[in-house]
This record gives sequence, structure tokens and C-alpha cells, in this order.
Amino acid sequence: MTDQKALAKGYEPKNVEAKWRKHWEETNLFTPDANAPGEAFSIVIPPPNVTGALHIGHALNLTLIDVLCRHARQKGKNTLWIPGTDHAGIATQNVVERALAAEGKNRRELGREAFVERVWAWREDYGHRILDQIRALGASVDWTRLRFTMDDGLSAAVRKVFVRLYNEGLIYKGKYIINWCSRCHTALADDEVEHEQQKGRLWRVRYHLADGSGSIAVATTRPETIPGDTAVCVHPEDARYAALIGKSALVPVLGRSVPIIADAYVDREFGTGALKVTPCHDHNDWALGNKHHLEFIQVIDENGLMTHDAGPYAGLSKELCREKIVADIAAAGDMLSVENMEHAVGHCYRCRTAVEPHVSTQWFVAATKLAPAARDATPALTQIYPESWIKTWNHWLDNIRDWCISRQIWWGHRIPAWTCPACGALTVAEESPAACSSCGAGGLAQDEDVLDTWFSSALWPFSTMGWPEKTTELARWYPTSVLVTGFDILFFWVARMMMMGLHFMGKPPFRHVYLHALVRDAAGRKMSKSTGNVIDPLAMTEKYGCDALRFTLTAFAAMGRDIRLSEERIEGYRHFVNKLWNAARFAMMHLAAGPEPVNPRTVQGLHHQWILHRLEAVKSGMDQAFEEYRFNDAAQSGYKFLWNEFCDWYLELIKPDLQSDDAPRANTARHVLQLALREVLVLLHPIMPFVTAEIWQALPSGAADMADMAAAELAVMPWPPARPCCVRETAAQHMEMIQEVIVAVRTMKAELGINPSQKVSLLLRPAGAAQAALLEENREMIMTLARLESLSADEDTTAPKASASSVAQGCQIIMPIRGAVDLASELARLDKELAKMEKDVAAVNKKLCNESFVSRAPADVVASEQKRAARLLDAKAKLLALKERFTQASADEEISPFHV
RNA sequence: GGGCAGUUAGCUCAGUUGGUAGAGCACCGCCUUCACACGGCGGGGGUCACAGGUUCAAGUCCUGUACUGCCCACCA
Repeated sequence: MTDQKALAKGYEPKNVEAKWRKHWEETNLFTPDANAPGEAFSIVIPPPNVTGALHIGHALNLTLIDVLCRHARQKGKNTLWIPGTDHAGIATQNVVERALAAEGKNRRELGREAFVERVWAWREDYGHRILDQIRALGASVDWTRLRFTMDDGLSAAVRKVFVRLYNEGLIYKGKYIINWCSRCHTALADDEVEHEQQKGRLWRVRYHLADGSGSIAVATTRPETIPGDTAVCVHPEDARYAALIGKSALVPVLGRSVPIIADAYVDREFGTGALKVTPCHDHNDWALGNKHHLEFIQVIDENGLMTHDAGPYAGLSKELCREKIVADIAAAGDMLSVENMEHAVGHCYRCRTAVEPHVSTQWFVAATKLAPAARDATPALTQIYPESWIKTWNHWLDNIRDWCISRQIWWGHRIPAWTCPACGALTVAEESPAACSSCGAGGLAQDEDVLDTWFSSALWPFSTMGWPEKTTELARWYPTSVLVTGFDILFFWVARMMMMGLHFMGKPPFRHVYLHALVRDAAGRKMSKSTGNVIDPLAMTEKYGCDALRFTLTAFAAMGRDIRLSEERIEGYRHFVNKLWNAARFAMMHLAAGPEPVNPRTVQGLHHQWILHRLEAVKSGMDQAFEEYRFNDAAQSGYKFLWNEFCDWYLELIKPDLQSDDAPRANTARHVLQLALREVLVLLHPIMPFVTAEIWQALPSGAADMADMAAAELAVMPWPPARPCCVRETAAQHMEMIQEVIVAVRTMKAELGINPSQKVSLLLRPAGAAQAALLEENREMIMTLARLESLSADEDTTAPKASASSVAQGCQIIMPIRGAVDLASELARLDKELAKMEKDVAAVNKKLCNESFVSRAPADVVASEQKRAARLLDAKAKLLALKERFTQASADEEISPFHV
């Protein structure tokens, strides 16, 4: 650490950030000791794709988690944040396959083993990118506990879970209809299919009855599946077709005879009310086929080509088959109509290829059996924020279907199941078995498939902590405190972690789930490379500093709302970072020698009492906001305090103190300045770790009572304890009075075109002795901030005729204007002021004249309204009196202009 | 078809328990005041989407409508 004590004029984030990143990691500052005291606080990172690059969504996620972790440390919690990456099966395999394609190769040529090696090599080369980007954001993760979903330990956990679930009958293998991506050449889970409305056509086709007695019209959007038809289905109560039920129809072109069946599933309103049933190529037809014991004929293979069973169309692509069969049917005179229509088509979430329903043998997790426990755990054991997601959560769990977990790709955890070449029996085991568990034969062949990437992610909260070993991490930090992630992976990930965590650990994996928004562009569109509207977090960090980016994301993270981000926002908050920097710079000019301690309890001076009072409010407000995931509230109150109170008022107010020859007076100011600055740095540190750490380090060591604060570095400083003795409502009210007077003078000057730096005389006519004393005690503050030449506060003051005037809390504010000002503009100003009061008075009176308000509203509300009415009326009367006097003066034209 | 959000100042958004509508940016005016022009001071600007209802009192609670966005869903 450098030991420079002077701060540069403008904040230069680049070097500062690099320095602190390095320091935090080298000193293992965020590696917790399991034996350390304090409540456990833990978070597991939502592991980014190992081949991925950091996008703004990660930046938001990591920032919010970091805010929580840093705040938890401040609150004395034993805090663990586990970082790591996901092997991201299909996505990563696709990336490497693309690289191979660029070399003119494909994975089949390479062979499985070489291909997998190639992916590992790819990970070696590029896997650190995403980790460096996590570092760049200042994420306070424990790098000593870095994990990867395909680490040995995590892989062992995957096998253990698989075997146990299999033995419990919760994993099974079977032939079912699944979603098939012919480009990725693998099965997909239901939720890996994204449905999109697409233009298509609806063909009405005549199916002749087998007995030649007539025909039935059938509607379809997929004529290429006609060769796979094994029934025609109508609604049992559909009068049009009642006579046909039980008869047979002939499949067009092929002439195969299929039964006409009835099922209430059919929508009589749609199409012709008669549905062709193709059990192998449609999820619903699959269900119908099973229910009615229909024949299953597969006519499209896994490459999208027509099978042998497609008769004349065998060998054609499904697209070509569609063209031909439509033409053939038309030629036969059986095409009744064609119309355009929109319908939903499923697409692969990884490559956007249209997904084909496909019958094949796959592995499944019996999610239907695991889901109820996950449902019951919320909100009893795990609370979801924002709460509105609970309905969606429940609905999904209530309607869950078994989870297809086998993928026909090579990158991932290979399924720990072996088939016996001799007897065909299946052996499922954690380690490669030497012999068949059934007949004892050797030479077992392992299943070719790998597991869905989300299978290993589902174990993440406990596999990263060393499960199935009984580790200290698990004992100390499981369950995790909160899961912070985007709602887009609520089902993919959160729900499955919940099911696995409950099943294997007996406890839900997290106490809270905080779902944050999606980051969109300024126009509300999803950011994507193809739209070209991405905001690159690293470029933003580079340009405006990481703290500016982090503050922006935090300030916009209102619960349950998407974030519309634009570069201007980040630029705007860079100003805030710079403001803090400069406030500190100012403070440093006066703190070179540490001030002598002053007891905050007995500190004199309204401005000191006031800032300490405000500090208490902000401290507790931010603390609570952090605890309740109201990130935007925390950021906003920190922002307002620092800029609008600390900088705009307090720093200005203590300038005379700091320059005073009165040593104790100057010392008090320096002490309170240092105290407030130090505390505000702590408060803002979770959001802006770099700039605050840098300033903290540059500050001279504190006075005796702050020795503990000054000693350590900011990242491990505790959250400042509440200081109840500094809560002073009266001081706050008094300060408000002083501020009102100052603002009134500034406004008068501005509106009358008087240069703000021009010193004027001011006469105050206080509303009473107490007010007079208050103003007198604080005359220097008013003189300085209102830029006055002279000030008198006298209850018996009479206003000179040529005066601008105003009223604050019953105190008349009179500013002789000495003819230098256009009298008409002061009149106009007064009238505007009076009109505003008039409006307020009318509103309050309306309320107070309302009989039922007075009788029914709580007494304190009525009282405060009455007080307000009295205050307004008083102010209005006083202002009117001043105006009256002023009007006379204008009429007299007796004002002798005189100048300063 | 079902569900969930949203609709507040020109723009982007706050507005915890109902009790005098706020911020940032943008805009207008003034100011090179010894931390900051990435600044200071002051100012203009809103019938809180619409229609009902509850209440002494509604941006806030309830019902309905419209529009926008998202999620789920088996109209082939």
C-alpha cells in the first residue's frame, strides 16, 4: 500500500481500483475463518458460464451480492462468498464446436476423448477471463474456495446424488417423448424450450373413411407428420362426428387404416374439430396415444429426416416431405383449404433451432415427487423477495413434469450407469464397476450420455461446501443466507436447488431468495449482441470507474422492476463519486493533524449537532434498507446525505470554524468533520468499495476515541454503532429554521437579479424571544451562507419602505433593496409568493371546515393541520403587511436610491 | 387461455404502514465564493393511465377498463 496523503484534484479510478483489487486478494481479506465468532452469513455465486464474458446482468448480480456481503461483514457476521463457474454443457460444447468448425473439423472426427480434452484445454485458456471480470467488479469473494462444476469434488457429489436418487426410484430411465434439438443433437428439458409465435399454415385435409362411406376433414399445421398418424380424434359430444366414432379412416397417400376415436381433449371450435393423432411427433398426441393404446410410428428421425416408415417420403428432410406431401394430397383432390395462422413453435434455448418432439430413451428425475417439499418450504423456511414471485413459483411446482436430465453431448458429467453386454442389466454406481451387478459379467459399457448442466448446478449450495464430506464449511455456512439471482433462472436453477437441497441436506439451501430485475436498455429492450444495444460493464468501469457503475446499478435496483440502463446514468453517478472524493479532499486540507477528541454527547454548535443527528438517521436508514434488500433506498439516502446535507450545508457551515483563531472552536469542527466523514465512508463502502477505501487510507489516524476506526482498513471496519445521544430533534428543527432564512435570502436575491455574491443587509423580525435568541446565536451561519453585510434580529424592527421581504416560520425577513432593484419585480415576486400561500391556506381550511374531518380524523392529525393553518395565516398576514408598506413606498416615489 | 408486473414532471424512475406529490438527467436565470464547472445558488414544470368504490382523507386500499412488457399453457 502506498502511503500518499494528498488526494488528486479529480478522482482517477483506474489505478486506485487496480491497487485495491490486488490488495484484497493478496491479503485474503475475504477468506473467512470457520471458527471465527459471529453469525454465519453465506452466499454462493450464481456460477457464470466458464466460457462466458461478463455482461451487465452479471454486473448487477455481483454488485448486489457484494453489497450484501460487505455489509454483512460490517455487521460482524462471519461471511463467506463462494465464487465459481459452471461447465455449461451445451453452451460450452457449442462454443468449442464452432472453434473446431473454423478449423474445418468436427467433433465426430476428433472422437469423444479428444474432444473432451479439447474443451478442457479451452477452459484452461479462457476460463480465467470471467474470473478476472469478477475481480474487476470488486467482488469480495473468497478466492481460496473457487469452485467449478466439473471439479473432482463436485463431480463426485453429482455421482453420489445420481446413485442415491436412482436407488430411491427418483431417477429412472425410459422411452418417452422429449424435446429434441436436431442441431445440438440432444434432448432438452421442457423448460429449455422457448416458445415463440411464428407464422405458419393450417391445412385442412380430407381423410377418406375405410369403408368408403364418406370422409372426415382434419386440420393440421404439420402435414409432414401425416405418415405417422395412428388415429383421428373427435370430441365425444360433437354431433357432427358422432356417427363416425369407432369407424376407421385412411391416412392420405399411405392409405393405412386408423381408428376414429373420441376424447374430450379435442377442441370442437378449432380447425375442423377433428384432430389427427401422431403419437411420436407431438406431446399431446403422445398422451392420447398412451391413453387410447394407439400404435406408435416414428416417421422423423433425430436428424430431421423421414424414416423408413414414412413410405414414399423416406429419406427426405422433413421440410421437403412437407412440400411433397402437400402437393400429393392436393393432386389427389383431398386438400380442402390452406390458411395462414400464427402458432407457437418451440426453439432450443441455446441455438434457436426449432425443437422437434421426439421419442427416445432418456433419463428422468422424478421432479413430480420432489416438488411438493420445495413448495412447502416456501415461505415457511425460505422467503422469496419480492413476494409476488411466490405465485409463479407455486404454479410451476404444482404443474411440474419429470425432468429429462440426459443429454446426447460429450461435455458434462457422464451418466454413472453401465450396461452389461451379457445380460443387458443396468448397473448404476458412483465408480466404474468391474462386473455386472446382475450376472457378474465384465466389460460393462458406460452410458454415452451426460447430465443436464443444471443437474450439477442444482447441488451447488452444498457441493461447493464439500458435500458429501462432513466439512466445516457445511457445518458453519449451510444453509446459505440468501440466494441472489435473476428471475429468468427461477425454474432452471432456484427450484431445482431447492428440491435437491431439501432432499439431500434436509434443509432448504437458502433462507432468502432475492430475485433481481433484468437489465434492459434505455428503450426497455433486452440487451443482446444482435440488437447491438449491450452496455459492456467492463467498458463502463474503464470509462467511469467501477464505483460509478456499482452505484448506478444499486441505485436502480428497486425491487421487482426491470432496470433501464443507459450510459448517461453511469456518467451521472460518476459525478457523485467525484463529489465524495472532493469532499474528502477538502476535509484532508484541515485534518492533516488529527483533531483532539470531542464528546459527541456534549458537542456545542447547532450545525455540529444537526449533522450528527442526520448521520444517525441515515445510518439506521441505510442499515435497514440493506437488510431488507431495498438497495435503491440505501443508495438514495447515502447520496442525499453526502451531497445535499454534508456537502451543501455542513461543509459550508464549518468553513468559518476551520479558519477561526479560536482553537477549541476549530478543533470541534475538525473533529466532527472527521467523525462524519469516516462514518459516511463506512456507510457507502458496500456500494462503492474502491473510492471509499482509498479515501479512508489517506485520512490521518483518528483521535483517541476513534483509534479503533482509524487502525484497520475500511473493508474490515464494523458498521458504526448507533449513537442515541446524537439524536436531537430540536437541533434539527432549529437548523431547519436557519436554513429557511438563508434560502429565503438567496431566493430574494436571485429573483430580484441581485448578484449572489453581493453582500446585503438583512433585518429579521423574529416571532418571539426564543426565535430571536436562536437567530442571534447562529448569526454567523446566516451571515456567511446568505452572504450578508449586516444582520439584525430584533422583535421591534420596522421595515424600511423599500424592502424586499419574506417570511420563514413566523419570522419576517426584510432586505432593504436601496432602489437598485426594479420595484415592480419585487411586487410581482410577493404576489407570486402570496398566491402560493393562498392556495395552501385554502386547502387546509377546506379540510378544517369539514365537520367529519375534525370529528373523525385522529386528534394528532387534526392538531397538526390546525397548527399548519395558523402558521400559514400568520405568514400570510405578515407578508401582506410588508407588501402593504412596500406598496406605499412605491406610490410615494420617495425612495432615494442609494448604493452599496 | 391463465398468471405477474408496469402506467407519477420533457426523459428515466423513487414514493415502507392512506395524512401538505419527490430525485436524477434535461431545461431557464445568476455565479470563475480559497473541495469539486464531474461545481455552487435559485427557478419553471405533474388533474399520479381511465372509470367507479371504500374512507374525514387515496399516487397509496378495493373493483373494473385500456395500453405496455414479461412468464406459463396441449387449440392440432
